[in-house]
Amino acid sequence: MPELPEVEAARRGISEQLAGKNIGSVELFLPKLVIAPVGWSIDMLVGRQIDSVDRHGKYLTLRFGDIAAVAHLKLSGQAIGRGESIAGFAAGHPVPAFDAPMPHKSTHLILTFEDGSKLYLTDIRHFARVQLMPVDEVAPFFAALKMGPDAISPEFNHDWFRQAIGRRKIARLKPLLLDQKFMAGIGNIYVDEALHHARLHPETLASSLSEEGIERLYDAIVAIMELAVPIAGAKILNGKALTEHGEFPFVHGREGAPCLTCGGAIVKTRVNNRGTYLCLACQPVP
DNA sequence: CTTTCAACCTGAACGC
DNA sequence: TGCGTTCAGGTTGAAA
Repeated sequence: MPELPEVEAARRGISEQLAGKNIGSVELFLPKLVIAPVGWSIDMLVGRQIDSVDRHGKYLTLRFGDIAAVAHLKLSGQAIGRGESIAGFAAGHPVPAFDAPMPHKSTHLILTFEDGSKLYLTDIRHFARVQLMPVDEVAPFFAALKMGPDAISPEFNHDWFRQAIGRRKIARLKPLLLDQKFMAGIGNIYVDEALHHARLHPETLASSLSEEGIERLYDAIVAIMELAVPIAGAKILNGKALTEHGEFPFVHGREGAPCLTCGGAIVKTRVNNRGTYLCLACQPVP
């Protein structure tokens, strides 16, 4: 899915366009999407409104009075808002197309607001989940996840990064950055982008980084997030980067294309069992 | 503790 | 055209 920039786009869309509207009806087409305490149902949201939408890493937390819904879009979830009275938004996995007629067969949840606007949750692979809980269980829920600082939060700063990278024993940079317990929000696209920007090979041992290397990596993560968040993230369709905003993404999904830094060919490998794109000239094997 | 790997699912691309 | 294989922006839990 949906990594931090895409989930943040969903958060903004819901917060700016749908929060504060009363929910008139709820339709759930994939029961396992919703995890709820015994005796609870997604229908309990009818008559309530979205009071707030928060994000930590790739998790979204919607509060409806004393009920919270914690959502994770996993690999292929998508949030779409439409309505006569709102601008509309689309965020998350780009399949089905953001402008596809709704609902379609991957539409699993629809919240219809009293003014007629709708929030659709779609997921072609059925991995996404929405977990209902009392609001006072939200904090313990996240505490149990032990997630590291969110990549665009104040807690993710240079001092923290320098110290944390020395503490963690996960050896290689790519698995480390993908570990949400280390830091939250980075996924397979943005880790490749950040490592390319920092000119570091994904299998570089974290313990081998110089002060300067740590700084370069931190700055790269910040730079990539600052680039991706305002444009609501990247689109990779069937393994190919769709560059709707300049040349971003620069390496992920661009196998065989010239590196925009040095002109060398971008190669695809596997690291940690994940498809990994890099430029071997800019990011030499350690 | 780290690392690997299967599992959870569907759909699209590719090769023959 | 049809069929088998492979891969996909994540997380979890088991096993090495």
